[in-house]
Amino acid sequence: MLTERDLGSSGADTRMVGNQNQEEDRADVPEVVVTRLPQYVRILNRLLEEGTEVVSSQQLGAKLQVTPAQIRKDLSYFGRFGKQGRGYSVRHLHDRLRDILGLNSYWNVAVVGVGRLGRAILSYPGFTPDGFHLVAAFDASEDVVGLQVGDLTVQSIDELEEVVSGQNISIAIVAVPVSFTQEVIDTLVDCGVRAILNYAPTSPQVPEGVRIRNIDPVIALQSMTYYLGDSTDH
Amino acid sequence: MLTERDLGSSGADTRMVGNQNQEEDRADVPEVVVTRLPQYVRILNRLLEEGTEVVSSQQLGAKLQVTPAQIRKDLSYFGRFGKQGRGYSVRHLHDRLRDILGLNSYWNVAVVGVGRLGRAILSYPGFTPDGFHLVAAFDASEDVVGLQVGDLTVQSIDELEEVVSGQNISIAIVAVPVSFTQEVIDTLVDCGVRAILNYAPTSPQVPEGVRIRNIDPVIALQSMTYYLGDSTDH
DNA sequence: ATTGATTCGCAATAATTTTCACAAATTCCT
DNA sequence: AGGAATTTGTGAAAATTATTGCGAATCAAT
Repeated sequence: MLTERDLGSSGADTRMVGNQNQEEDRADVPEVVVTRLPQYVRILNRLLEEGTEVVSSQQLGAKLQVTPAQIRKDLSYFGRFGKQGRGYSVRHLHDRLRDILGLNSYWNVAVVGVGRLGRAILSYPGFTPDGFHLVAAFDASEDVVGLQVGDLTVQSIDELEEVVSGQNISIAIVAVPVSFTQEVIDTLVDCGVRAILNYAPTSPQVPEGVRIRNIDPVIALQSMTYYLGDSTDH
Repeated sequence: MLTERDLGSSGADTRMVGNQNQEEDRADVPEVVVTRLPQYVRILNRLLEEGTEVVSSQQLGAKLQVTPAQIRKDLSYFGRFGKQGRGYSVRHLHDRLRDILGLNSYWNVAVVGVGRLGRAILSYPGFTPDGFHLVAAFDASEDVVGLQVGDLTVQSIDELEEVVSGQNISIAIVAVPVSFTQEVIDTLVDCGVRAILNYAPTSPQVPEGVRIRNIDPVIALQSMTYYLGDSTDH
């Protein structure tokens, strides 16, 4: 049997201050660690599908080009999930990490900007299986408002405030032109959105407490060319 | 006049080992620094268009939510570009950073995988103005081979090795299903590709010396939900 | 010219993140 | 049952990255 309680939280970590027992204080977990967790979940999910029951930090690390020590350290921020001499129960670790990340919740997501890119996002089937449900789409252009995309009807951006505030929408995907991005994001934040996935090629400012991730292929390419040498034609 | 030589490389940095004078050894610049440079370039480009001639690390930092000290430090890896009491010449810094990143070169890019996503990438007008030229597109499906997308004709993946090795293609964009991603990337690397932009939701392995960046919106979302609390419905 | 206000570049310092190394727990094999 | 082989979790050390503090340079204004 592979259960987790066994030892309680004996080695009381000094970093924990006003911590409720079980789980690490959110603010005390380095953000880099949090960004690695979804990767772990993805690998664990694949192992689960393959029927693997147990995995070691060694094996996990090999699949992610990460040292085993780093994986163990990362996990140790949240508890003790492994068994010495054996490794981690794939199912158990998978489930716990999904809990920690909030992936067992149902997230309502609004999409703002239904141009070429926005349409691609709305039609992309990869969000839903992971608990992200696109529940509203907005655009400023009268040509697009009213259009049926995926299983949503595009609404006017004028309705954004009412709809986003009204429904429980805390995540938004923004795919509007650069010149409107900051103002759209400001509005979203005012309406209670606290996580933004931005596809516009700009780095918008968000207040403390709001998360933003930029999807920016051009920046990604530009940070690689540095390493490709510098003759003039490639 | 705002020229950069002035003082030579007086403060000889101990990290420089077999360094050719002017420029910092590629390997000695932290990768995080390199990933910030394109952001600087983007802001500088905007300032250039607005007609701003000089900018301080203070102002630059404000636009990027980065401390002025970090900007100065980042730039110091590559040389001395500023003028005390004044700041940086927007034009000059912009041009130098583009040089350093290799953005004044002409880069041939191959796209592998012309499904829904691949087509969107091929039609996206944002790569070309930055010196990235999509010069070949490949797909395994007979339904797609021969198709005209953007101004390219989709070729069979069987021709990939010949075409990529033959032309000067050192960058590839991969948008194939997860199950084929690793093998496609292995092939590309064999053909001399040294920078890969991967859109498949997986973290492929690449040998030392090859760069890869993953565009992965789901992972990005999943790393934000952690901070959104944990009630069950949102 | 001198003063005051900026601002860079850089060395030193601080903070963060990763890796190391090892005791304790567990399994496997004979 | 006992011994060898694994493997976790975690303090401590090492490495990396970011910040601070300040001398020297520059400019604007008197």
